[in-house]
Amino acid sequence: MQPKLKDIARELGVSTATISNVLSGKGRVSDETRRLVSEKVRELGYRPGGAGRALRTGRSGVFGLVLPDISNPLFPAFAQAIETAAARSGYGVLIADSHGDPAAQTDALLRMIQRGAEGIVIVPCRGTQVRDLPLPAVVIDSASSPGNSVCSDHHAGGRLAVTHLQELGHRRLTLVGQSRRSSVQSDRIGGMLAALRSDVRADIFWLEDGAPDFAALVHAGTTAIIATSDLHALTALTCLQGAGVAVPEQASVMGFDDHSFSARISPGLTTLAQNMPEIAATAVEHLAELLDGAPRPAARIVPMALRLRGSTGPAPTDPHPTPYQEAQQGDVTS
Amino acid sequence: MQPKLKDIARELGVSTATISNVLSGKGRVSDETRRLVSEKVRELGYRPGGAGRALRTGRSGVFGLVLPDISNPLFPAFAQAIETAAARSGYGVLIADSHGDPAAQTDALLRMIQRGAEGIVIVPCRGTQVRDLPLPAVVIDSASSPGNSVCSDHHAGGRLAVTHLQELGHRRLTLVGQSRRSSVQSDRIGGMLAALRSDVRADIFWLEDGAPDFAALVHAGTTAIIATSDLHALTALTCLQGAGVAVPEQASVMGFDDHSFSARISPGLTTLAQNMPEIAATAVEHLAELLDGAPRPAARIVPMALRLRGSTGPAPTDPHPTPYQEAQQGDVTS
DNA sequence: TTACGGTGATTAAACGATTACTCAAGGCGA
DNA sequence: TCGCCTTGAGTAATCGTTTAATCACCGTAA
Repeated sequence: MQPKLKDIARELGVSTATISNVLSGKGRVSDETRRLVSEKVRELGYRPGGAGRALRTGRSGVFGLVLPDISNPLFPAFAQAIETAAARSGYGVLIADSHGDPAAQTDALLRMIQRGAEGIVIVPCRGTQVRDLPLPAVVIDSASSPGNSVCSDHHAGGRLAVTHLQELGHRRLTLVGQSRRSSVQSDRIGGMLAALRSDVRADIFWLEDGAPDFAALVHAGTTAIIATSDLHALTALTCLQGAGVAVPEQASVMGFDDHSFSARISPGLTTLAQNMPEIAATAVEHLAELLDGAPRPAARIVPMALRLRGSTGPAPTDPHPTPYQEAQQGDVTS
Repeated sequence: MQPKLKDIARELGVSTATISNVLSGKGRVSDETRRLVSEKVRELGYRPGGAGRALRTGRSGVFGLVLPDISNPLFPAFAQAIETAAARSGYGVLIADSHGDPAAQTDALLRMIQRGAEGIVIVPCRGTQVRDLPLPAVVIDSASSPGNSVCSDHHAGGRLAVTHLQELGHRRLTLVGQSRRSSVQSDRIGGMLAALRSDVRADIFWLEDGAPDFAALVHAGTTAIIATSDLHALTALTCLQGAGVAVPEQASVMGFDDHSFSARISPGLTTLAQNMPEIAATAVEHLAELLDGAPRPAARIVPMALRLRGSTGPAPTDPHPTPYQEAQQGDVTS
């Protein structure tokens, strides 16, 4: 069994209050006693038990991490970053999965409160707003969603993506999103459109409406595909490769988030990475401030970084433009 | 602020003991009082606070989940399954990442103990053995590693993979692993070799020794590649596609673990999936038993399931065997 | 000699829930 | 009528830690 304050006190013939004082640096204790106590604490490997402390101080040293879908492939990096940042600040992390269900999300929050979580870091379900929480909370969503505390600059990421392709000479882009309701994806697409030069055309596809035939799109004139997620970029990439379309020679492909596989495929996937350590550190930092009674810190927007890999390259100099393509291009530039 | 036992007691003019008795169903309480209390509890939305309960009963209702690498792409499904199973049993889950470092693993364990975790589910660092833990623990590793409590039948998974390809007519396989030190990967490779028919040849590559040129392997006669992870299978698949090798027409590719992307690529990746919900449920169940003082339950081996997708198909009937290939095949069948 | 201030450490209360023990009241049989 | 058992509920201790309040002691100045 773990040693208690009482055990140390008994062995040293002092009171538990003195031990506590030494450990916390408060109160008045002689140097000699301080030394003796420290030594004994080390010797027995004493660590204050969380239950007693939490009960007395109301601080459990734990916060909750509520996610809409742990199985999202982006989550590992995120959870790891949060856990690391939390551990650095001396906090433990309690996880919960809301399965994208607002009711489950609420339930998870209640359970965390019951477990004594001091605060929570929450990535809200798509479409739900988090507010009036009975607990200090840090919300990680997108810059455009109200209540957001920290997030990547998805809009700038979108701009970076389009700019990158435009500089490579691409003039016909296909943008692929999953769901219109996702504010993150909307921000990214919005950024892409904002960076679009007037002589560049972009078509948008939402996968919730059905999957496009990527090879056909390329044959119809698209030279680059940007997906709002590496997962969908990967789908596009493998579809193209399977159909005999060379990447990046005939078409470039880009994604978002730099998933674990993105660097491991051939060609490597050019993507816009979120700075997870930075976001997590900021989230934990903000939470710590809130717990110390500070006012809600201003929302923080963390830049995204372009990870240049092999899936993007110069736009092909089409040797045989079809009449169809010419007509389309005429539409745009007119 | 959340209501306390005292608040309810005061409002009803009874003692806190009675409330507690009603909530726990113990002790003697009249039906009338029971009704009144239940009603008030619902009305105020009272939930017993974890700190006080943990202190008194020694049970926090929380256990730890210690992983060697949260960012492993297999983790999301696993964490989700554990969290779901735990929530079903009324437990919370505290996570920690050992970053593959045995020292950090030990440290994480100490922190969990300090936080009051009742037990832990641990996926040990590669090469480390977990034992003599000061806490009830469930170890998820591989069947061949001592101390293991639950795991997938990696060996049978390997056998299934090879059998599948053999039935499709493949006679030259390439097996790809990452690290010899991983007992999971060793088990899988071991299973593959065990299922090998005498007229089938298999070459093993370990990626820790360097990455092979998959296209060259196919040109040299290999008709199927089995990787011990979907991540490496994906690398192989995209390399082949990029080099103009048609999958599965010219070569089949298989992986393990059914990662999130495996169903989203083209062709879909045939893979052997772990039954994460089952493993997680068993782990949590075993842990619950241990916490109830039961003796350590027998280790449980959960079957793996073949997920048939487009990346595997009949072995190509090579119309133009090169002399080199004939020589190689001669070697094998002789 | 007395009063006082500083030092070092103890005492005891508090946090919230659980639970063994006690207690009062009423019913019932002897 | 007395004693005993049952019922329903309250009392108080306990878990481990923190912390405000208190106390004993000693040196020093009045």
